[in-house]
Amino acid sequence: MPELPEVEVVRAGLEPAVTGALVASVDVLDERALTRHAGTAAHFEAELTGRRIDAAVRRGKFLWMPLGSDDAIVTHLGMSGQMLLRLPGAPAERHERVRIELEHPEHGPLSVVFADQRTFGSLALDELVDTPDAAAGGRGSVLPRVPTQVAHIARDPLDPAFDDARFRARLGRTSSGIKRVLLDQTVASGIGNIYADESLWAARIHPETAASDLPTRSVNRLLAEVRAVLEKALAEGGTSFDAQYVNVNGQAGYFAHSLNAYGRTGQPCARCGRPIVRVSFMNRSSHFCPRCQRVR
DNA sequence: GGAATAACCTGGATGC
DNA sequence: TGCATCCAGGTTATTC
Repeated sequence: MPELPEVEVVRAGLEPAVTGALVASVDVLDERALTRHAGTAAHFEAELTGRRIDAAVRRGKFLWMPLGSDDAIVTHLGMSGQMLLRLPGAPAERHERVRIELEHPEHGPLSVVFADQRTFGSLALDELVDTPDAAAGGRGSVLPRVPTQVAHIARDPLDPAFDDARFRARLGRTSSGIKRVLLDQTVASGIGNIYADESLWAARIHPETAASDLPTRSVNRLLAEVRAVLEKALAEGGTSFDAQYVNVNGQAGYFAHSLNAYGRTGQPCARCGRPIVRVSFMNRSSHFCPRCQRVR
Protein backbone atom coordinates (compact mmCIF):
# COMPACT_ATOMS: atom_id res chain seq x y z
CA MET A 1 0.00 0.00 0.00
CA PRO A 2 1.63 3.26 -1.05
CA GLU A 3 2.45 5.42 1.96
CA LEU A 4 4.95 8.28 2.17
CA PRO A 5 8.14 6.32 1.24
CA GLU A 6 6.47 4.59 -1.69
CA VAL A 7 4.96 7.83 -3.03
CA GLU A 8 8.31 9.61 -2.61
CA VAL A 9 10.07 6.89 -4.62
CA VAL A 10 7.50 7.44 -7.37
CA ARG A 11 7.90 11.24 -7.18
CA ALA A 12 11.69 11.01 -7.40
CA GLY A 13 11.36 8.71 -10.40
CA LEU A 14 8.93 11.00 -12.18
CA GLU A 15 10.80 14.24 -11.47
CA PRO A 16 13.54 14.06 -14.13
CA ALA A 17 11.17 12.61 -16.71
CA VAL A 18 8.29 15.08 -16.42
CA THR A 19 9.95 18.36 -15.39
CA GLY A 20 9.88 20.67 -18.39
CA ALA A 21 7.88 18.20 -20.50
CA LEU A 22 4.96 19.21 -22.72
CA VAL A 23 1.72 17.22 -22.53
CA ALA A 24 1.22 16.00 -26.11
CA SER A 25 -1.99 14.05 -25.48
CA VAL A 26 -4.06 12.41 -22.75
CA ASP A 27 -6.13 9.23 -23.01
CA VAL A 28 -8.56 8.38 -20.22
CA LEU A 29 -9.39 4.68 -20.50
CA ASP A 30 -11.46 4.43 -17.32
CA GLU A 31 -13.36 7.41 -15.89
CA ARG A 32 -13.22 5.88 -12.40
CA ALA A 33 -9.62 7.11 -12.36
CA LEU A 34 -10.97 10.69 -12.32
CA THR A 35 -13.14 10.56 -9.20
CA ARG A 36 -11.26 13.57 -7.82
CA HIS A 37 -11.62 15.54 -11.05
CA ALA A 38 -14.47 18.04 -11.16
CA GLY A 39 -15.14 17.70 -14.90
CA THR A 40 -15.55 14.96 -17.48
CA ALA A 41 -12.84 12.81 -19.01
CA ALA A 42 -13.03 14.91 -22.17
CA HIS A 43 -12.51 18.04 -20.08
CA PHE A 44 -9.50 16.47 -18.33
CA GLU A 45 -7.94 15.48 -21.64
CA ALA A 46 -8.56 18.86 -23.27
CA GLU A 47 -7.36 20.97 -20.33
CA LEU A 48 -4.08 19.08 -19.97
CA THR A 49 -3.11 18.83 -23.61
CA GLY A 50 -0.55 21.46 -24.59
CA ARG A 51 0.39 22.32 -21.01
CA ARG A 52 3.95 22.19 -19.63
CA ILE A 53 4.81 20.37 -16.40
CA ASP A 54 7.08 22.28 -14.02
CA ALA A 55 7.90 19.69 -11.35
CA ALA A 56 6.85 16.59 -9.43
CA VAL A 57 5.83 17.51 -5.87
CA ARG A 58 4.67 15.42 -2.90
CA ARG A 59 3.08 16.03 0.47
CA GLY A 60 2.23 12.93 2.48
CA LYS A 61 0.65 10.48 0.07
CA PHE A 62 -0.46 13.13 -2.42
CA LEU A 63 1.56 13.78 -5.56
CA TRP A 64 1.10 16.66 -7.96
CA MET A 65 2.65 18.05 -11.11
CA PRO A 66 2.29 21.86 -11.30
CA LEU A 67 1.30 23.37 -14.65
CA GLY A 68 2.52 26.88 -13.90
CA SER A 69 1.56 28.54 -10.62
CA ASP A 70 -2.24 28.28 -10.93
CA ASP A 71 -3.09 24.60 -11.35
CA ALA A 72 -1.66 21.09 -11.25
CA ILE A 73 -2.31 17.45 -12.07
CA VAL A 74 -3.02 15.89 -8.66
CA THR A 75 -2.57 12.17 -8.04
CA HIS A 76 -3.41 9.89 -5.15
CA LEU A 77 -2.35 6.27 -5.59
CA GLY A 78 -4.96 4.97 -3.17
CA MET A 79 -4.42 1.30 -2.41
CA SER A 80 -2.91 0.00 -5.60
CA GLY A 81 -2.17 2.92 -7.93
CA GLN A 82 1.00 2.99 -10.01
CA MET A 83 2.63 5.74 -12.04
CA LEU A 84 4.78 4.07 -14.67
CA LEU A 85 7.15 5.53 -17.24
CA ARG A 86 6.95 3.82 -20.61
CA LEU A 87 8.23 4.39 -24.12
CA PRO A 88 5.57 5.58 -26.57
CA GLY A 89 3.70 2.67 -28.12
CA ALA A 90 4.42 0.34 -25.21
CA PRO A 91 1.65 -2.27 -24.76
CA ALA A 92 -1.16 -1.41 -22.36
CA GLU A 93 -0.53 -2.24 -18.70
CA ARG A 94 -2.89 -4.48 -16.78
CA HIS A 95 -5.44 -2.18 -15.06
CA GLU A 96 -4.24 0.81 -17.10
CA ARG A 97 -6.62 3.75 -16.47
CA VAL A 98 -4.95 6.85 -17.94
CA ARG A 99 -2.07 7.40 -20.31
CA ILE A 100 -0.35 10.78 -20.69
CA GLU A 101 1.96 11.24 -23.66
CA LEU A 102 4.78 13.71 -23.01
CA GLU A 103 7.31 15.44 -25.20
CA HIS A 104 10.42 16.27 -23.20
CA PRO A 105 12.93 18.80 -24.63
CA GLU A 106 15.90 16.56 -23.74
CA HIS A 107 14.55 13.01 -23.39
CA GLY A 108 12.08 13.09 -26.29
CA PRO A 109 8.69 11.35 -26.24
CA LEU A 110 7.64 9.45 -23.12
CA SER A 111 4.45 7.96 -21.70
CA VAL A 112 3.24 8.30 -18.11
CA VAL A 113 0.83 5.45 -17.37
CA PHE A 114 -1.54 5.49 -14.40
CA ALA A 115 -2.53 1.90 -13.58
CA ASP A 116 -4.70 0.93 -10.63
CA GLN A 117 -6.16 -2.45 -9.73
CA ARG A 118 -8.59 -1.48 -6.96
CA THR A 119 -9.51 1.90 -8.41
CA PHE A 120 -9.10 3.76 -5.11
CA GLY A 121 -6.51 6.00 -6.72
CA SER A 122 -7.30 8.91 -8.98
CA LEU A 123 -6.06 11.87 -11.02
CA ALA A 124 -7.47 15.37 -11.23
CA LEU A 125 -6.78 18.82 -12.55
CA ASP A 126 -6.91 21.11 -9.52
CA GLU A 127 -6.25 24.72 -8.61
CA LEU A 128 -3.19 25.73 -6.58
CA VAL A 129 -3.62 27.92 -3.50
CA ASP A 130 -1.11 29.60 -1.19
CA THR A 131 0.23 27.67 1.79
CA PRO A 132 -0.82 29.31 5.09
CA ASP A 133 2.77 29.28 6.41
CA ALA A 134 4.32 30.54 3.14
CA ALA A 135 6.68 27.54 3.12
CA ALA A 136 7.09 25.26 0.09
CA GLY A 137 3.97 23.21 -0.67
CA GLY A 138 5.82 19.91 -0.51
CA ARG A 139 8.96 18.04 -1.48
CA GLY A 140 10.05 18.72 -5.03
CA SER A 141 9.26 22.43 -5.32
CA VAL A 142 10.06 25.68 -3.54
CA LEU A 143 6.73 27.15 -4.66
CA PRO A 144 4.54 27.99 -1.61
CA ARG A 145 1.48 26.61 -3.37
CA VAL A 146 -0.59 23.47 -2.87
CA PRO A 147 -3.62 21.95 -4.67
CA THR A 148 -6.96 22.70 -3.00
CA GLN A 149 -7.46 18.94 -2.48
CA VAL A 150 -4.24 18.81 -0.47
CA ALA A 151 -4.69 22.07 1.46
CA HIS A 152 -6.38 20.38 4.45
CA ILE A 153 -3.62 17.76 4.74
CA ALA A 154 -0.93 18.40 7.35
CA ARG A 155 2.72 18.48 6.38
CA ASP A 156 4.49 15.14 6.65
CA PRO A 157 7.12 14.41 9.34
CA LEU A 158 9.97 14.53 6.79
CA ASP A 159 8.96 18.02 5.64
CA PRO A 160 11.42 20.67 6.98
CA ALA A 161 8.39 22.89 7.71
CA PHE A 162 6.63 20.21 9.81
CA ASP A 163 5.55 21.80 13.09
CA ASP A 164 6.56 19.50 15.98
CA ALA A 165 4.89 21.75 18.56
CA ARG A 166 1.59 21.69 16.67
CA PHE A 167 1.80 17.88 16.47
CA ARG A 168 2.36 17.62 20.24
CA ALA A 169 -0.52 20.01 20.88
CA ARG A 170 -2.92 18.00 18.69
CA LEU A 171 -2.03 14.79 20.52
CA GLY A 172 -2.57 16.50 23.85
CA ARG A 173 -6.09 17.53 22.87
CA THR A 174 -7.47 14.12 21.89
CA SER A 175 -8.25 11.01 23.88
CA SER A 176 -8.39 8.85 20.72
CA GLY A 177 -5.99 5.96 20.43
CA ILE A 178 -2.56 7.03 19.24
CA LYS A 179 -2.68 4.82 16.16
CA ARG A 180 -5.95 6.39 15.05
CA VAL A 181 -4.33 9.81 15.45
CA LEU A 182 -1.22 8.77 13.49
CA LEU A 183 -3.48 7.72 10.61
CA ASP A 184 -5.28 11.09 10.66
CA GLN A 185 -3.75 12.92 7.70
CA THR A 186 -4.73 16.31 9.15
CA VAL A 187 -2.41 15.67 12.12
CA ALA A 188 0.60 14.34 10.21
CA SER A 189 0.44 13.11 6.63
CA GLY A 190 2.06 10.18 4.89
CA ILE A 191 1.62 7.56 7.61
CA GLY A 192 -0.53 4.53 6.79
CA ASN A 193 -1.23 1.24 8.51
CA ILE A 194 2.21 -0.27 7.89
CA TYR A 195 4.34 2.62 9.14
CA ALA A 196 1.99 3.38 12.03
CA ASP A 197 2.48 -0.18 13.32
CA GLU A 198 6.24 -0.04 12.75
CA SER A 199 6.68 3.35 14.42
CA LEU A 200 4.62 2.35 17.47
CA TRP A 201 6.58 -0.89 17.80
CA ALA A 202 9.87 1.04 17.64
CA ALA A 203 8.64 3.56 20.24
CA ARG A 204 7.23 0.75 22.46
CA ILE A 205 3.77 2.33 22.52
CA HIS A 206 0.52 0.33 22.46
CA PRO A 207 -1.63 1.42 19.47
CA GLU A 208 -4.71 1.98 21.68
CA THR A 209 -2.95 4.25 24.18
CA ALA A 210 -4.91 7.50 24.46
CA ALA A 211 -2.88 10.17 22.66
CA SER A 212 -3.45 12.66 25.47
CA ASP A 213 -2.01 10.16 27.99
CA LEU A 214 1.38 10.15 26.31
CA PRO A 215 3.97 12.23 28.15
CA THR A 216 5.96 14.71 26.08
CA ARG A 217 9.05 12.51 26.09
CA SER A 218 7.02 9.64 24.61
CA VAL A 219 5.58 11.87 21.92
CA ASN A 220 9.07 13.09 21.05
CA ARG A 221 10.35 9.52 20.92
CA LEU A 222 7.42 8.49 18.73
CA LEU A 223 8.03 11.37 16.33
CA ALA A 224 11.71 10.43 16.13
CA GLU A 225 10.81 6.80 15.42
CA VAL A 226 8.24 7.81 12.78
CA ARG A 227 10.96 9.76 11.01
CA ALA A 228 13.52 6.96 11.36
CA VAL A 229 11.11 4.34 10.01
CA LEU A 230 10.06 6.52 7.07
CA GLU A 231 13.69 7.39 6.22
CA LYS A 232 14.78 3.75 6.37
CA ALA A 233 11.86 2.62 4.23
CA LEU A 234 12.64 5.37 1.74
CA ALA A 235 16.29 4.30 1.57
CA GLU A 236 15.18 0.73 0.84
CA GLY A 237 12.76 1.75 -1.91
CA GLY A 238 9.55 1.31 0.09
CA THR A 239 7.54 -1.74 1.09
CA SER A 240 6.29 -4.25 -1.48
CA PHE A 241 4.28 -7.34 -0.55
CA ASP A 242 3.23 -8.11 -4.09
CA ALA A 243 3.12 -6.40 -7.47
CA GLN A 244 0.82 -3.64 -6.20
CA TYR A 245 3.54 -1.22 -5.23
CA VAL A 246 6.37 -0.59 -7.68
CA ASN A 247 8.46 2.40 -8.69
CA VAL A 248 8.13 4.16 -12.06
CA ASN A 249 10.11 1.35 -13.70
CA GLY A 250 7.95 -1.41 -12.24
CA GLN A 251 10.51 -2.50 -9.62
CA ALA A 252 9.62 -3.51 -6.03
CA GLY A 253 11.09 -2.09 -2.80
CA TYR A 254 12.84 -4.07 -0.05
CA PHE A 255 11.54 -2.65 3.23
CA ALA A 256 9.18 -5.64 3.73
CA HIS A 257 12.30 -7.53 4.89
CA SER A 258 12.83 -4.93 7.64
CA LEU A 259 9.35 -5.02 9.18
CA ASN A 260 9.21 -5.75 12.92
CA ALA A 261 5.45 -5.74 13.56
CA TYR A 262 3.26 -5.31 10.48
CA GLY A 263 2.30 -8.64 8.89
CA ARG A 264 4.33 -10.65 11.44
CA THR A 265 1.42 -12.18 13.34
CA GLY A 266 2.63 -15.10 15.47
CA GLN A 267 6.29 -14.50 14.71
CA PRO A 268 8.65 -13.65 17.60
CA CYS A 269 9.20 -10.00 18.51
CA ALA A 270 12.72 -8.97 17.48
CA ARG A 271 13.25 -7.46 20.97
CA CYS A 272 11.70 -9.91 23.46
CA GLY A 273 10.70 -13.01 21.49
CA ARG A 274 7.02 -12.85 22.43
CA PRO A 275 4.74 -13.55 19.42
CA ILE A 276 3.44 -10.49 17.59
CA VAL A 277 -0.35 -10.27 17.83
CA ARG A 278 -2.90 -8.96 15.36
CA VAL A 279 -6.15 -7.30 16.38
CA SER A 280 -8.98 -5.79 14.35
CA PHE A 281 -8.85 -2.02 14.14
CA MET A 282 -10.92 0.40 12.05
CA ASN A 283 -11.90 -2.25 9.46
CA ARG A 284 -8.26 -3.25 9.14
CA SER A 285 -5.62 -4.67 11.46
CA SER A 286 -3.06 -3.66 14.06
CA HIS A 287 0.12 -5.59 14.81
CA PHE A 288 2.09 -5.14 18.03
CA CYS A 289 4.11 -6.91 20.70
CA PRO A 290 1.95 -7.48 23.81
CA ARG A 291 5.01 -7.39 26.07
CA CYS A 292 7.01 -4.45 24.67
CA GLN A 293 3.91 -2.36 23.89
CA ARG A 294 1.64 -2.36 26.92
CA VAL A 295 -1.46 -0.23 27.39
CA ARG A 296 -0.71 2.61 29.77
C1' DG B 1 -17.25 20.14 16.45
C1' DG B 2 -15.08 15.87 17.47
C1' DA B 3 -15.17 10.96 17.05
C1' DA B 4 -16.51 6.64 15.10
C1' DT B 5 -18.09 3.91 11.31
C1' DA B 6 -19.52 2.39 6.65
C1' DA B 7 -18.73 2.36 1.88
C1' DC B 8 -16.06 2.30 -2.13
C1' DC B 9 -13.18 -1.53 -5.00
C1' DT B 10 -10.52 -5.85 -7.05
C1' DG B 11 -8.10 -10.01 -6.88
C1' DG B 12 -5.51 -13.38 -4.17
C1' DA B 13 -6.00 -16.72 -0.46
C1' DT B 14 -8.67 -19.89 1.93
C1' DG B 15 -12.33 -23.13 3.00
C1' DC B 16 -15.79 -26.27 1.66
C1' DT C 1 -12.22 -28.34 -9.75
C1' DG C 2 -15.28 -24.73 -8.81
C1' DC C 3 -17.69 -21.69 -6.07
C1' DA C 4 -18.30 -18.66 -1.99
C1' DT C 5 -16.32 -15.97 1.42
C1' DC C 6 -12.78 -13.31 3.61
C1' DC C 7 -9.24 -9.97 3.63
C1' DA C 8 -6.17 -6.12 2.38
C1' DG C 9 -6.68 -0.44 3.55
C1' DG C 10 -6.81 5.35 2.16
C1' DT C 11 -10.16 8.60 1.91
C1' DT C 12 -14.55 10.62 2.49
C1' DA C 13 -19.41 10.91 3.57
C1' DT C 14 -22.49 9.91 7.05
C1' DT C 15 -23.98 9.19 11.64
C1' DC C 16 -23.72 9.70 16.53
